[in-house]
Amino acid sequence: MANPTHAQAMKVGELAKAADVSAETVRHYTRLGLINSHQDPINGYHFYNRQALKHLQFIRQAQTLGFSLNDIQNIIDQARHGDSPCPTVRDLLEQQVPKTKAKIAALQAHLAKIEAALETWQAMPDGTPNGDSICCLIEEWEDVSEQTQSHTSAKQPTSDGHCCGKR
Amino acid sequence: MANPTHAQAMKVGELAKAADVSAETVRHYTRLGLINSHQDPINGYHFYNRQALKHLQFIRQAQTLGFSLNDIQNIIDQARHGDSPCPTVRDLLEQQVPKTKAKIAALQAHLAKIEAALETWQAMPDGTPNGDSICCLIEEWEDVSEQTQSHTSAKQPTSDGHCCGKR
DNA sequence: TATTGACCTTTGGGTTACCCAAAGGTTTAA
DNA sequence: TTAAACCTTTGGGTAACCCAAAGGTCAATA
Repeated sequence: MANPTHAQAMKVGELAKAADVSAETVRHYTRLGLINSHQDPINGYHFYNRQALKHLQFIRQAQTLGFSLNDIQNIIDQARHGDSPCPTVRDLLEQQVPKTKAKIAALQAHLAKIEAALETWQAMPDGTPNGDSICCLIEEWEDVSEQTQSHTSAKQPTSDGHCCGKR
Repeated sequence: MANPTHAQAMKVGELAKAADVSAETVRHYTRLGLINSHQDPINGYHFYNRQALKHLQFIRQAQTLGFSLNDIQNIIDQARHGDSPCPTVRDLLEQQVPKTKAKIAALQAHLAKIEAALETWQAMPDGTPNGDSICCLIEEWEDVSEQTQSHTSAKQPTSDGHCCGKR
């Protein structure tokens, strides 16, 4: 066997299990330099210590807060230079607020559209596609996204009324 | 010049402009077989007709409803076989509802976490990273996601109170 | 007519955060 | 000893495009 001098040396699989991520994920982070490993010169195995586990957990936590690996990279680099990454963290978090709100608003508008559509179409017979029209459900949609309104509406299908209905 | 026999033959750029998408997007859809083009055998130029424009608009509409290009591919294929894609469209839309709701809930929980964190940390001094800790802001986070609660809370930073604060 | 600029083509690489398969070496327990 | 369970690297795939390069084509102008 090789010589992992440190008591808490873990192999990829062990570290992965300890942090509840896949071994591939650990390798990915290692490749990106987000976590450090000591590589055995004989068999090429990577060994990770307790600090690596901490870093890995840090990464996962940061991800749940919406940080990208790139963000996290910057944060870790700052910490490695001995600087406090906290101001950066705070900045990035603040930037998340409007972004997240916008995403929520977009999804809510989206959901309203979908629900309105399903309701409108519920009682209508199916249409047969011709060369031009694939599904009037979609084609005759009125797109009102990008507006922060609580209600959006779908156009009624064509008055000859042949479109997506119950099966 | 080549011979686009059809009156409404458009080149990529023209089609792209007509549908307000990039020429690259048009090429992408063409490669995927989502829209048809007639290719001039002499100069290799692609030409699109009015139907292609309709399809392109259809695709964009469908995308705003949350359909993937794969979904759209299936819908278009059904229509090409002369079948009504409407039941499929309705099914897919119905599947979107719970998914979208889940996304919204997740983002709302996320936002609550962020806002709670920013509030908690506002008055605290920055911490300096040591070997283990990068930023206690993140490390000492209590992850309560996946719970559909309206309020989530962040752990207080360590009692010796050195962490991310105002700049 | 020659040239210029705006257009077109294909190929191939980049984005994000991984997952997966292949081909092969290592370790460990029976 | 042998087989299972691990490890390695390389390279390709995901979604929906964007971008650059290298080169051909077209339309208008000088």
